[in-house]
Amino acid sequence: MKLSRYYIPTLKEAPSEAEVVSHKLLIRAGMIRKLTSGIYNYLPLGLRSINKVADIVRREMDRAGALEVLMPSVQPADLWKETGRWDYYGKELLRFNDRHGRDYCLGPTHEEVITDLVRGEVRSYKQLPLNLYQVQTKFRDEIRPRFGLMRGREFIMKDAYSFDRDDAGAEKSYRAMFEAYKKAFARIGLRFKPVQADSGAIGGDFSHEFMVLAETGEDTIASCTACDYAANLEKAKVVASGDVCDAACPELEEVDTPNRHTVEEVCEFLGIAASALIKTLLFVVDGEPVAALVRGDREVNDAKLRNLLGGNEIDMADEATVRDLTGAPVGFAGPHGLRKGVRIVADSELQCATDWVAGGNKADTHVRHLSLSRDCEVEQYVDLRVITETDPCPECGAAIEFTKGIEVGHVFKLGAKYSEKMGATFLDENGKDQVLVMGCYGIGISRIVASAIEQNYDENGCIFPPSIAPFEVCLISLGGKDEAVNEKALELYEAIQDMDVDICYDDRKERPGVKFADADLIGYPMQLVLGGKGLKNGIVEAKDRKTGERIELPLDGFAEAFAKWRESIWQAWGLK
RNA sequence: CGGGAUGUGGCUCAGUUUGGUAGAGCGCUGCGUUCGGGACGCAGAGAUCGGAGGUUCAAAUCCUCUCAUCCCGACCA
Repeated sequence: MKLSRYYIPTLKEAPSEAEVVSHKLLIRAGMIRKLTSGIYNYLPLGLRSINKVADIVRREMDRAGALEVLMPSVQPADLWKETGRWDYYGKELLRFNDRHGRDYCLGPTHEEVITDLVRGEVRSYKQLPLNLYQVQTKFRDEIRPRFGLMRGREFIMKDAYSFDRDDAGAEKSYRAMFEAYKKAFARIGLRFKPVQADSGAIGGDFSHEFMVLAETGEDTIASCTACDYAANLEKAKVVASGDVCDAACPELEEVDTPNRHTVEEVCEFLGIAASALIKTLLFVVDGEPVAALVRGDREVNDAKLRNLLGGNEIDMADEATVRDLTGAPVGFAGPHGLRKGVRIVADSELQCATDWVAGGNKADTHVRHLSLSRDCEVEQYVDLRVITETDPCPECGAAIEFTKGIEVGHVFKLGAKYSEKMGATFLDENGKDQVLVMGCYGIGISRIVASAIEQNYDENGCIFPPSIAPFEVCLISLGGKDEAVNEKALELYEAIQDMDVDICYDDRKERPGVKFADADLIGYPMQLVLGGKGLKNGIVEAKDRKTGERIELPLDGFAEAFAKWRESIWQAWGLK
């Protein structure tokens, strides 16, 4: 591609609305432009990168035996009503009506559509397993879109859905996808990590997120410094020491804590550490009141609580409910003396000690010398809290560290959640109806381009892995009016194209500085520079964008020298 | 949805406090000089100051309403 005929509107300054590096650079490099909040145009360069990512993903999906389809982005409400998600999904689902007033939505995901498609076609176990995928534009009406392509409302996603006859088959499909994802992300050239994620009601180790490691990531990963355990914060298990304290505890007594609502205020007032206090959080889980107890310096993990109680919806109790349950304003809830019928669950850690301070369920009052076993009716002690960096690895006991990541992929075993509700069944060998066992697997294609930049950039711009760069190589001619140089550059350009390498040739009538700056900004991993001096000395300069290292390639025998250099660049990226 | 902020040429921003009829840098067009890391000179084009209404002799500036965008929070397969 000759850049004199290309469209690359680069900018020296980024629009003020761009916050994160990938957003700024994608705009400055002329790869995207915003149309409206969370919705972007992909310009030629940006689209090239996206297509490269999608192609790699496609190839790995195909290798894993998945078949590409394309489903509509507009979906009828009827399907969503079948699974109950029309009501459950909330405002993130963009709904609208057609001219007849019928309800439709823009697809944020395609479980309903694919299940509908399959239930109409798959009749026999002989047709299984089946894995269908698509690369498609999704729409989720995010409350707060931000960070450019990182969290847009409209985005490009690869989503795959597997159908198996039983759990064993579904597990196999799951593993195949897991492996395909690892290969795809490795081929793209990302530093990533699969981490365990919360799988909700399905349970087991059947949900993994693939995280690109980057400081600007929105998610926190708890990973082991010794073994390969890694999980997101929702999922990360906290292992209890198992100690049960049976030390004697003095009589329970009330203490006045006027106007002290928060853990911090109470601890300061009573002169105790937060770890000596029990924090009592009231939730409403599927309409039922529950008190969750953790140490004052810990956080309750909502996902763990929801999974424990098998609930769907979990909310913090509102002020009126708190008054009703405790007989006190917010800030004085405790496990002792709650209204009857409130279930009490406690974090395992609370068994390791006694003689606690807790809320008194009375205005401006706390209690001390509280013994959970003596004074309260705790239903069970379980892992309820969010892991911290001082907790040990649940697998091997070594130290845990927190890192930031960007979620770019998710594999999830769905089980019969959709197939059952939508009646997607097949006949087994015995002629009996069986429900299909499903899995779903997503990759955020457009988000990957952003995360690749988050992971690789410097003060001059993007640094793309060669696998997904808009162009692998940029050839810059510094010939100006020197036709001998331009002719030679054109010759090199043709030669490289003959090698089937993805190259662009900057033949624009620009000063050298402009071409260099644009090339660095866009982040082609390889730059070739041919100038008058070089031509005279029989060399072309080759620059590695990542390291900044420059070497000279001979014009005589250029093809071989270039091929070798190119290979070394790919290798340095850990690719090919 | 709560809190905060901002809308002035394609981009970054000044001007708003104290009303007097719109400015800079970058970018863009033409000509010339330059040409190995975002050149320089000269000449240009380009803005109903987010929108509507109001106050005033006069509004980018003051008032009311409205729309949009961004940030923080809550929410979230």
